[in-house]
Amino acid sequence: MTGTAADRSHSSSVGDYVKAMWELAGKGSASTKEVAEKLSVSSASVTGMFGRLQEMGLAGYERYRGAYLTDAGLAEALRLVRRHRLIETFLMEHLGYSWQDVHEEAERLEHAVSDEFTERLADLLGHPARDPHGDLIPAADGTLILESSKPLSEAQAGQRVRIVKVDDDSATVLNHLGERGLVPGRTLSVKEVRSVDGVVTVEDGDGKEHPLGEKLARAIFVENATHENQ
Amino acid sequence: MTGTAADRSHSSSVGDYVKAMWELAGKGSASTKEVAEKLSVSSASVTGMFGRLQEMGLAGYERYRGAYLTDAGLAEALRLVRRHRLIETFLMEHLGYSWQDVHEEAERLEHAVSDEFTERLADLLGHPARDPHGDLIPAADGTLILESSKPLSEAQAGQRVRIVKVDDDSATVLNHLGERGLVPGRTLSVKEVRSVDGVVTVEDGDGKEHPLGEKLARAIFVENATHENQ
DNA sequence: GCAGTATCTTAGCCTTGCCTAACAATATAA
DNA sequence: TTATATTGTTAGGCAAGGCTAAGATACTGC
Repeated sequence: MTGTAADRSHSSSVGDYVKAMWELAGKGSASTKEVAEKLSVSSASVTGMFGRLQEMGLAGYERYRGAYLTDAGLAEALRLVRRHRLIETFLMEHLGYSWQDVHEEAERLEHAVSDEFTERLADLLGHPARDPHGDLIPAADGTLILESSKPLSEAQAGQRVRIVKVDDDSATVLNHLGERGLVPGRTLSVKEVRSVDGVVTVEDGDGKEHPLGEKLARAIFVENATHENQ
Repeated sequence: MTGTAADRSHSSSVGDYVKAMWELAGKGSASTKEVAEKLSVSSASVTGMFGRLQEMGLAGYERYRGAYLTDAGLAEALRLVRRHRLIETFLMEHLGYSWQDVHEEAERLEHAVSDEFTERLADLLGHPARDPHGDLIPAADGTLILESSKPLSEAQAGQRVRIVKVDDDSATVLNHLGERGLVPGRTLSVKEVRSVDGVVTVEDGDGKEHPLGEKLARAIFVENATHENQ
């Protein structure tokens, strides 16, 4: 691999690792095991890569103590996240991909596209603030505004909320929610938040009620729907 | 690399080689050196890959004698060419890439996209027959319609054409053309097509002009040579 | 504070691709 | 037809990334 430019100087593996670290811990430190599970590789491989990331200046690492992203690593991660989310948006809006299928394709593409491609795509899409899952898209300069939403599991009965994002990679979960119209942008009334088992019951705009188990309630992120600031 | 599906079971290197072989020789055989130059790798690397391609059933190979694509290899090459040309079309038509910048980006992307992506892209683009360079886009089933060649007598002044075949049995004619380098593969500029007597004047790559009578002009079959390849 | 479990690291090996250097075969030209 | 060039192949390495197995460290519960 030749490393075409400053543009794409890291291998796709390196990118996978920094992105995984960011998704797991942001600027905090990520453990070997967490990263290994997220990427479906062995712990030994992660240890090896942590060392390499440190040499490259993308991460700090101390044996038996996990690794954290440096500023350079963080920038690299956000660059990939931006690509990923813009690509997902494109796949859904222009190629008719479904909500669930988008992730895998974007995962491969994000390692192949250049910064130029990314920015032209952003133009084409009209510089969206969020991807189809409701996740914020980092800016081209590597900044990411803070998320003001909270998981549905922390909502109060009686609130009106709007789904902002769905934070889960599993196709099953996305499917289930997609079929019921529980997608970003939808406004809901919280009917009940049951502390005994964590089930949250919401009512959608059509008057239909959906009881959601704790797992789902924690995957759905909402914000107050008092005023609509999309 | 896990090899997600039957979809993308070969590595991107393997793809590069079969595509290079196809571009160099179609179904014919390609030499180690040609491929090495085309891909900017050492001859030793090509020898190694030729062996591997054979094991994979994508190519036939005999030491010191070059390699040729099997049907499977040809199909793989055409699949990549289809991807490449569709992606180039997309880059120019939707992302505003310029003619020159399109190739490099497509070269990387063609290894990252799935068949599903490719076909959805074809839909989006309206199933174009040719890419922006004028190259024919192979069909999804791996077939490539033959470039329709026509006699030089039917060319237009100003066209750049490539000789495809010379359709005449007479040794005199073949000799005459051969001596002047007017053989299959040669690229020409059509300077004048004179309707009064059917004389066609062409200029070869060395700037030399050749006036050809109607008889010769009808024996030489050409195709459009819109640009580089072959 | 120590045993037992959970997590991490090291060691050693594999595959893919690439490289250079040295040797072998083929082609060309005198 | 033999000498020389050109082309191809083998041998031996390297780096990235991955794996398993075995040993080291850290954490937890008593």
